Amino acid sequence: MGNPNLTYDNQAISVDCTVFGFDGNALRVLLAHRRRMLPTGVETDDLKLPGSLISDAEDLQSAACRVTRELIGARSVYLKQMEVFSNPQRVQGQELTWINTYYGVALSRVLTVAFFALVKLDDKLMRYTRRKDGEWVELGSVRRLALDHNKILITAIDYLMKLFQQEPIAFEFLPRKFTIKQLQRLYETVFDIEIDNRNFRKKILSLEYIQPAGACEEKVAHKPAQLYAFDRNAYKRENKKIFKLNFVYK
Amino acid sequence: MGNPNLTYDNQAISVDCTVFGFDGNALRVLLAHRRRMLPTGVETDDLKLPGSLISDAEDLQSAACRVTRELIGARSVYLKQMEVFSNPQRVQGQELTWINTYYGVALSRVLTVAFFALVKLDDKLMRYTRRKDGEWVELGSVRRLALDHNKILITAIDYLMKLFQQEPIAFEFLPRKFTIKQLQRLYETVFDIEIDNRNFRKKILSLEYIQPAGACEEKVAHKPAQLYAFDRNAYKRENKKIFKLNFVYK
DNA sequence: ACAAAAGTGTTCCTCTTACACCCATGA
DNA sequence: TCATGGGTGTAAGAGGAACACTTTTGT
Repeated sequence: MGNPNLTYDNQAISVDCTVFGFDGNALRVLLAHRRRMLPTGVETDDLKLPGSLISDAEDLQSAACRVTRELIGARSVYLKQMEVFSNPQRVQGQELTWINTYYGVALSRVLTVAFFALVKLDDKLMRYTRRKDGEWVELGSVRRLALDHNKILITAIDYLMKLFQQEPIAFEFLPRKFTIKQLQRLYETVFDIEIDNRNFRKKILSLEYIQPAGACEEKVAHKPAQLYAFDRNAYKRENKKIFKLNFVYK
Repeated sequence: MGNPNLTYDNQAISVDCTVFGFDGNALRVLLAHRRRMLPTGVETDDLKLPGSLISDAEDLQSAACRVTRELIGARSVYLKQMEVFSNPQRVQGQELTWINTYYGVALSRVLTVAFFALVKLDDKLMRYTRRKDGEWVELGSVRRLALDHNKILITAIDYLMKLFQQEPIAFEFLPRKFTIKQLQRLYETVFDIEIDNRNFRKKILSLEYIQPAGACEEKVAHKPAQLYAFDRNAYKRENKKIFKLNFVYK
């Protein structure tokens, strides 16, 4: 028999997605409006990460996908579970009232599973999101968000930098065909560093999984750059061979 | 108003902990017995990862800690959230009946947050766990576990190897003072490789955060080895300096 | 012709790898 | 004295880092 001192009622699980995009110069995060009436009768509008309670029939991945697609349409998204925020007091008072009203439930507690997401951000997507009442806000310009979403965002930014060094997620930000310079600028932006272009090219060109796409930029006011593409299969092959341990082995 | 087609009832959250230990030769995982009566009236006993539903008042970390300490006592544990298993069908039929009976609840679905844990395994802990009816099973000898716990275990093993390359978790397995050989054997076990001892020593001795503990092994039937200790502060300092990116930067 | 970004090589240095023998201790 | 693991050095190669100028295109 389970511990009789513990009770297990009125909990629910939500997902909240931190969706990142790269506009060529800066990282942006996808935010949604939360418009509501305060008890005082005043209308307010603050921003939040896109999220939702999960329903009985769906798993977390589906819920996160559903929530994200409401603001970006049927595009492909890189989506990954990050961390569960489970402090019993993370949502309380007015914030809890809002959730209970919004979903028509009577919860005393909401845990949220934070998702980490990446999309290829372009002008078309920017316009789509605008029509759906979403915002793509530059990371440097994010102000106070609803609930504990600033905390989630900070966690996601850390996670982004870590993951960037371990997995080839850079290509989730860029169009299928990209220039080496675009890739370099992405690295420079994510880590807030400057990279020597000669060394960067040398490194990139030495990677078997980044291959010339046999085309060039067009309509640019300078020498057009060669386009490259990421080959996921080649990457997997490469990665199996090179088991990158810092230590020596036979 | 939330999507009226979705319902949000009868969900609960559990934690399941994959606790690893190193006995000097092999990795072992901590398992608990699940003894119960089948509907046919037959008594069965299978093994599971230690776990529990979370109660209203606790966060996930506390729940995971509570569950683990039931089998290892008040020792320090390295505990980290890993992944949520959220398939709506992950627990059903007899398995779901068992949970509802055991906890005295009426759930239609249980999500579980899988935790990853490491402890310093020694003879004393081995005996303690045995008294609490737990088992330390070698990774190679784990058979079919209850629920979806084999899947969780596999995820945890992958996670262990990944984390091992990124964070200094090796020292969570070893006593405060350890020999370089112990550390080497741990690496060899985790990655199932052989390491050249000269190169390994050279590498380890070059790390500023592994320092001589000013003592030697005792009562061994060979030349006693120097003991070393991990200095977490030195590690943090070192890690801030060396921002290890594969690419070049200024 | 000029502005803007693409593209290119070399040197130095650090870290990784491969490899074999003597040493100190307890039994 | 023997069995057991502890402890040591060197040379070759690969990859990272620092550094400045020419080329190609559109306007």
